[in-house]
Amino acid sequence: MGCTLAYGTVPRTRLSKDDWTAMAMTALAEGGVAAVGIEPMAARLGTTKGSAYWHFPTREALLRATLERWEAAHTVAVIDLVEAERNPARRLRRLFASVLEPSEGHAVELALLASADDPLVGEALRRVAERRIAYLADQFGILGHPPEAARRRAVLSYSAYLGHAQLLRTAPGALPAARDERRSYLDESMRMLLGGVA
Amino acid sequence: MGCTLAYGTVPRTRLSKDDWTAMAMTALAEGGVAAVGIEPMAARLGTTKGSAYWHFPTREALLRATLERWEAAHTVAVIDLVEAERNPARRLRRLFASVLEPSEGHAVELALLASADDPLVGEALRRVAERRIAYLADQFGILGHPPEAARRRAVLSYSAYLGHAQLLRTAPGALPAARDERRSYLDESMRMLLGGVA
DNA sequence: ACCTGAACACCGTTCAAGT
DNA sequence: ACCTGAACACCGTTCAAGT
Repeated sequence: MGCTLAYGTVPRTRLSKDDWTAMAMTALAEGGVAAVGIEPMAARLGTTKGSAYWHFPTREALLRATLERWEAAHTVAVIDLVEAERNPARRLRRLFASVLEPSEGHAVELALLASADDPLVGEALRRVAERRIAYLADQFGILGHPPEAARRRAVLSYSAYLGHAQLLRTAPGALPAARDERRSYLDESMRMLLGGVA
Repeated sequence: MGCTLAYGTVPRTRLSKDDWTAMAMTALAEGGVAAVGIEPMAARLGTTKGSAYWHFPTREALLRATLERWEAAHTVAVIDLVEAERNPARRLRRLFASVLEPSEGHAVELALLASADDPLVGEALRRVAERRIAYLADQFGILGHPPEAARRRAVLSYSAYLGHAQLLRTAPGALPAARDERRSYLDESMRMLLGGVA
């Protein structure tokens, strides 16, 4: 039951699948998909690579399980954030605002967007994109737009979100920095994307 | 001067820096940053890894030179595309339209956006983002928007572009597929981003 | 000046052997 | 049931030696 080890590694007797996906989630948030390495993670867990290969057939399977875990937790988190607000326009504003003020909870998502060239990550991103665009289209529909127009606004809005996330990583200097600039930016973006309502 | 080799490798006596960056550009377009591997590229060039390490101190230096080459060529290509059109609104439409109809020339850029977590790629993307946002802000200024509003529209427009590129890779099914749907989407996006002009 | 060939390090993967 | 330890493959990097 846990002898003391050097270098702050976690002393454990036996590990579970969940211990490995939790470790992988941490690595993901810290350094993206490239940081999900079996050997480095085994070292941090105070075990050997064989442990990972007991629980998962390949590194890819471990990554897949980790992405599923993120997707499930994340879906719940967004619903919690948004569904509490009954007014549809304010619901959209809350969504958009949460994008402009990136929190702890966005760390893994930003890392995943950065690693979108990984096939498994790409699949996970596709699934959440489709869910979210459908949700946005619903909201625009509720606001009075006919279905096709609502869908177009949803796609444009989600594109803006994805691009914003990208700029946040690669060119934060290009984004509004001061709090009131961000508010103006949010206001103007909302006006452009919601504008011309029926 | 060039003996015939098996497996379609390019028979060469000696290689230059440019031969290596050209090879790397091809690899980039095909498989992103991960595909820029010294050993596989050496095999395709019919040489050994030592050749690369003669011309470049590290793989990173080769990648950096390749990105600089892309950046230079790419800047020229965009200017060629756009500056021929004198009318500023049509100039913007031409830009936006070129995004919706992805061509051969976009392959490397899409691959780079997919590999944005690489530090070198991130830097290159930051430089082009800042140039392009400044250019877009100029255009919105010419169309009559005051500077701060022009800047906000430029940031939102560029975000939409980046996000669109991301969807193109990870969720093409979510984007308008038919030609007339794309036209409607372009029209509506233009109206939203250009709308409310002074 | 440019390349070969052998070496080493790092990490994914396998597997026989341990507890 | 879960892990160790040694092995192998792949590729980045180095470098002494070749032309």
